[in-house]
Amino acid sequence: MGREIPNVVAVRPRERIIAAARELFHRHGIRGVGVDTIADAAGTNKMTLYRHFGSKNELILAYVQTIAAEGEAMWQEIAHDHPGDPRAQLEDWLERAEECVSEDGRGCDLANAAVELTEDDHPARRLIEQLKTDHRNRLASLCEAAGVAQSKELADTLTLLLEGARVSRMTAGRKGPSAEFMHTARSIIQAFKMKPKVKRK
Amino acid sequence: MGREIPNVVAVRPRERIIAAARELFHRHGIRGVGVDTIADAAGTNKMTLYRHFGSKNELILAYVQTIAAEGEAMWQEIAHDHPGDPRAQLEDWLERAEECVSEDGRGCDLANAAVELTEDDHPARRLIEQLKTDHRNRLASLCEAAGVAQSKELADTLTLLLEGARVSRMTAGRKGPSAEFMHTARSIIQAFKMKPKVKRK
DNA sequence: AGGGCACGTTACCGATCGGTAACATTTAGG
DNA sequence: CCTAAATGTTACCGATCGGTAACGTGCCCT
Repeated sequence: MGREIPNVVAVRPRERIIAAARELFHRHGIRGVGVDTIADAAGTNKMTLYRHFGSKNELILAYVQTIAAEGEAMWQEIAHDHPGDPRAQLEDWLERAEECVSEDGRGCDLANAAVELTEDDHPARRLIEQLKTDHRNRLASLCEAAGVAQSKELADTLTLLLEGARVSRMTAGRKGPSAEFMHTARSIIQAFKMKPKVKRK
Repeated sequence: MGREIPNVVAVRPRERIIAAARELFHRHGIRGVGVDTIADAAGTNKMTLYRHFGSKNELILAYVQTIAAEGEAMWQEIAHDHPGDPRAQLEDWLERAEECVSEDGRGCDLANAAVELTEDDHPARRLIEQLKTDHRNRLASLCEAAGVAQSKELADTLTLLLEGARVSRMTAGRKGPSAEFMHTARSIIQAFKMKPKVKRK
């Protein structure tokens, strides 16, 4: 009696550590959390942490990779939930974006990591750059598939709006400019759909 | 010969410390720089630093206040350089915004500070929120004076674009979505001027 | 000339940081 | 059941952190 549930769905320390790091890094920042705190929150100890991740930097990298995997999963879901319907996919993306903006006001974990990881040769920084570029390209592809002529321009505009809304939500609060994100984004998408072929200077 | 220039334009330690902190916080982040490093960079010592600022938090607050003062000076310059010409003032703001976006890719110091100061009762955080709100209101006033009907909406959109461009410049690089900031902002301003009175549902 | 006052110097404090060694304990698998 | 791998425990390391005490030194003002 009282025995631990066996190993069937055992969550290994590695995953608990990453989950704990995810939570703590998000709330207190990367440099604001020590490895001891992470190990404690993960229900394990520092030694085990260092057996899975050789250094804090490696853990940070794994943290960013985890976020990347979730982003990848998001795109898969979007494609799977609206097969062959890029306009519905774009709408889905928009709603998820709005959720990102209004959730907890701590901003984008990737952007925040870039703020804190000031050594520009940090491996996590390069990964972040690639992830942000990937997101941009995917969004542009989606816009193009949705029949927008200036798909790249629209994707960049939406990217700036989303990125700005998340940081503005953090700095200016819930009632700041980020409150207008959804409405603004929709208006701009509409504007791009209106003029499908305008030649730029 | 070789004597120090007397006291006429002497830069007191306090100002040198703030200047050093500004530089170092910007480059390496607030939590990435210790008070010893700041004192050294300011050509003084830790004891003098603590005689002027009771704690690192107070120095951080002074750092944010310095940024605030520069922002205030910027608005004064804009008004002074184009008296009674709000459209030229808006154009001036735009050019300065573009400069912010493309300068060094370390993003906005205020936003970065908000990322690192995770204690939500930190005095600097409240100041940052007020500064961002002030900027929003000033930009809205400018838009209104420039004859834009939906001045608040335009100001919020421009705010999101600028904030997003600065963070995107940091995460996605110079050739990322932030490269389109200027063009996008101009297009949107134009769009708002076109339809001066559209009633929203 | 002299007396404050701002500043510099040195040394120190406890706390916490990232990281490691040695050893005990649990768990999984044949 | 027995072995081997994974995990837990404790203690420790040097470095750095924010912050302070005590004491010297230089400078400006009256």
